[in-house]
Amino acid sequence: MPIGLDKADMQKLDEVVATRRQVKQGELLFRSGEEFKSLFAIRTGFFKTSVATPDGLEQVMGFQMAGEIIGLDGIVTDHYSCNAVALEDADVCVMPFSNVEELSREFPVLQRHVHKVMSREIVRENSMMMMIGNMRSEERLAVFLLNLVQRLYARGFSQSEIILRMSREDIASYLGMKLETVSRAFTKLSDEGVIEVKQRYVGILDLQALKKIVNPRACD
Amino acid sequence: MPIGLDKADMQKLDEVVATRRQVKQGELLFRSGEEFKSLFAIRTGFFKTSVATPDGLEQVMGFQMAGEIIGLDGIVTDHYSCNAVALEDADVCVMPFSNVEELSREFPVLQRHVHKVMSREIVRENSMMMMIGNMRSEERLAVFLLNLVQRLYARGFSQSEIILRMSREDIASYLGMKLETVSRAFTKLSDEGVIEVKQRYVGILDLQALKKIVNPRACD
DNA sequence: CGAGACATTGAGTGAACTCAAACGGCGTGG
DNA sequence: CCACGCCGTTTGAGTTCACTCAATGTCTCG
Repeated sequence: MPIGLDKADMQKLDEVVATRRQVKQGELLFRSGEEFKSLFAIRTGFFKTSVATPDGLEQVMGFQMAGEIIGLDGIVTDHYSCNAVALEDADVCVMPFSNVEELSREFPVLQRHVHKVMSREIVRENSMMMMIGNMRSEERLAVFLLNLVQRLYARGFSQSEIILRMSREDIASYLGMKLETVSRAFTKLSDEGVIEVKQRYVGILDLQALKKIVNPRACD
Repeated sequence: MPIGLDKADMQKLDEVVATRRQVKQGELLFRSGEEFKSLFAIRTGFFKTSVATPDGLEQVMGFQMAGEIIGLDGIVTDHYSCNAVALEDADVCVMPFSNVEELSREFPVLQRHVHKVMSREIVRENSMMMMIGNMRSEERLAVFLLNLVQRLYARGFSQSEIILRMSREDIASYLGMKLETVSRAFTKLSDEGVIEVKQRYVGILDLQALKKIVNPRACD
């Protein structure tokens, strides 16, 4: 969280995140339509957010891990617009939004932080739209894996190994494709020697090659 | 903008939006990478926001009209992440973000408003992702037209007629398809008697039918 | 009136979809 | 401890929708 505050201030901020909540795997943190009261900061665990499509299917909006904030979608209508389900046992900080707003007024650094978190989500979704609109199935999967491994790496996990917490169907929904297509894309990347797949384990064998799939020229 | 403030307060708020800026058709309001200083509230005119894809193409992120706010994407990195170009002569309020934040601290109602605007953008993009991921070309076009006509109607324009300010290519990019496919989708809807198309003029002939295309069951 | 940009239409291809079957791990109960 | 059944995943075959490439049509503006 934001830094550069003295001890007394820090204590005040701690009050915002005083409450904790445990969510067991498979349980909902909040559901679509439920009244919005709080944002949640994930301490541990892994979440999936999704909405029901008009025709009764599920559309996955995102996957969230430790350090990320969920519930931002609820602000605009005072009701959450999506479901948040724990894909593994999780522990979250409950941050009543009224507290967040109140303290934001008092601490510009917190205010700025909140704004950045929301802006980041907007930009993230921008790039998702770009990806789904323009990329082919393997490219999407490559982007997905790169993003995941990068976020995990930033949290101290391996740079080259992933244990997926979500099903192929979840991935498919998230990436705008069908589960069979996801499976085929995994197989293809595996056949090419870029990754190694065994069920939900994914090993990155050739990071450069994976990046090259996403952006053929300028493979930084 | 937010209401429920006395006269003196209103004056203070007016200071935020004191500066105006004219943008001629085809001109950029801001460009990707440029330093972020302000949000912009559109007074009149019509904008398109877009980013360049790695392979040099343009991905349209959205279309904005009077009363809407652009520039939110710039907060997170202090640099705009997209280009904003005027599709018709426009007039915007320049709102220096530092002023917005400062006054947000003073006026909770403004603070709440800012948060809602950002949250709305997040939810909007959620539904865009859902649409691009799940719908077929005609459905996407139907959603696009319904959304556009609804926003225009809310601003006092016709409920059944649209003059498109963007090209087929822009629409295609926005909806995650190719311009030829957009054209064919227009033709198809036209052949079905649902809409009437003459270049950039679109007349809605059968609103119910259009809604039904988006959501076959429960055509409210 | 002509040039250029934008839009439509056509034909053929290809990527992702649907439907269907086989496979594999994992947990449960015999 | 092994057999069974279930669920998630993989693989296969055939189809469809949107894409590419190309030509034609139409509007706008100098």
